[in-house]
Amino acid sequence: MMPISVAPMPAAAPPQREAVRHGSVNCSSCAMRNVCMPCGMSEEDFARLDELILTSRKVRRGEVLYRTGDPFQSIYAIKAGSFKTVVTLRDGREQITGFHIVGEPLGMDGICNEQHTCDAIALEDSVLCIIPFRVLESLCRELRPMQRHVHRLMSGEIIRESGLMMLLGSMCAEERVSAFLLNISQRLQARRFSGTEFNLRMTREEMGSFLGLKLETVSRMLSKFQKEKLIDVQGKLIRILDADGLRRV
Amino acid sequence: MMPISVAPMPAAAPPQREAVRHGSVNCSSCAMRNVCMPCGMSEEDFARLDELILTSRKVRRGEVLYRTGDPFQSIYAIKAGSFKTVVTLRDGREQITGFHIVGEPLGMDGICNEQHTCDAIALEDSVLCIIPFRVLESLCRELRPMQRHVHRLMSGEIIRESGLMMLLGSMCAEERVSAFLLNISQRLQARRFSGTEFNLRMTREEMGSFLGLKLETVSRMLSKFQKEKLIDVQGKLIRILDADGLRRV
DNA sequence: CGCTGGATTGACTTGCGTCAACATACGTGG
DNA sequence: CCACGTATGTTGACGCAAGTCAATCCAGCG
Repeated sequence: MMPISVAPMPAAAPPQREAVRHGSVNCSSCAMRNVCMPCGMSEEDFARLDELILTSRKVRRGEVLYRTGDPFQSIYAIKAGSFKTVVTLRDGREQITGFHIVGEPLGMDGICNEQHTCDAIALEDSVLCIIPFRVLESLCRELRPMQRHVHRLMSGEIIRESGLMMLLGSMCAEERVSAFLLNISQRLQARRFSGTEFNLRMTREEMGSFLGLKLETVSRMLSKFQKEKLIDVQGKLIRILDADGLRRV
Repeated sequence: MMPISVAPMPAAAPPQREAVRHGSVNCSSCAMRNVCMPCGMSEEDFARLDELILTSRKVRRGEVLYRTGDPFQSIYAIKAGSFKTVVTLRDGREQITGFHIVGEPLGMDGICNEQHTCDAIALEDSVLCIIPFRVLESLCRELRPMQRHVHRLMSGEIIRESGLMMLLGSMCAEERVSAFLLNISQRLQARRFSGTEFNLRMTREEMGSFLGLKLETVSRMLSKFQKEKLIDVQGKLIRILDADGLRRV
């Protein structure tokens, strides 16, 4: 795996495979601005921001963004594509702790110990904004809306995970799969994508790992929902036919 | 186990039911100062802190500190005692998402939406420091070590939960119970309590809810570990006889 | 066009849940 | 301080949801 280059390159720098810096990477004109940035910021504040968040990075499908133990330097905002985060036990067993889609933050696990506690791997070719955390911290001390936004992002992650614990701790296989589909649907919708028809970027095995189920069980539940006319499944393409029915499962 | 008295009561202070404010509640002289506060703060910084964090609160066993939906105003530091946090599903099923002991923070789930997303209930008579979040935010914008500390606390919570997901998603009953015991042991030890002999404040059912198991299963696993001479169980009193053995489970 | 990784489906197994009986600890009021 | 009633905890017998194993199907890609 490549180390992540974060520091802005001087103007004369040759083109790089990894992090790139150019004028088009800025927040004030980003399509994701509203999902990514706090409201209550003036144009002036945005100008400040553009000076600080300078690099973006492409990650190809299957490529590792960061690994457990990597020194923590930046958090990331997913501009395009999607990722999975994976935790590994000593004995080699691994579990996916999250799928992360466009507009969502990534990497906040690293803040606590200055190093990452999971692996982040692209599920498809993706693009990220790299936000150097030290810079972000300074910014938070100057701009109150930014401070609040960062706190919300972190707290949001805490809530997301406790919802997951609920799922893993007290739902049966059928409920887990339906909750998963509804969750993906709702997050896509929040990002103005279709919430009724979407492509799952992960395999059945990855879904299973995330949901605490075996891939066969995931597959059986999807077939079951299809038989019940709640969804339409064509491999990775899912169409939700009866969201309420799914919710009632 | 005796409740741990942390702040001395001034002789003349009238007894209070809820939040109390008096000079003796301060961070610079608190026994938990090192677990609770960032290092790198000057005595001067601590003096600032003492002005801002003014109140403590007693909560009796079984009493609710905050409930799902309550407006979020403060985070808490547990000075003495312990708490459980509980998430409830629409249909009434509930799951315990955490046990929180002396020296640990509580309430950060509320930051995201300005309201709490779980119930926090005392497992025994407990004492908390109340830290008004708006005040803490200001403080973070002024004191860099404090800012970093708060970020670490939040990130620590994210990591804690992803460990839990690992447990719930990929461990069998036996492993869950042993991981739980080792985790409690390690946290007590970090707070300078005995890590080899301790009183569980929660019931088997509560343990089960947390671990995604039924109370009977928890009980069976504890009996099994006792038979294997890994632990000694006397109701809620646990003595760890062979921590390495437990780790190997 | 055939190979490979992923998905589906069926048959069988098993770990944990369920139900039930009994034991023990705990708190409250006499 | 004791007695009783209720909470909580333990243990056993049995059932079922999900795991395991295996055969087959399918799609994407070189």
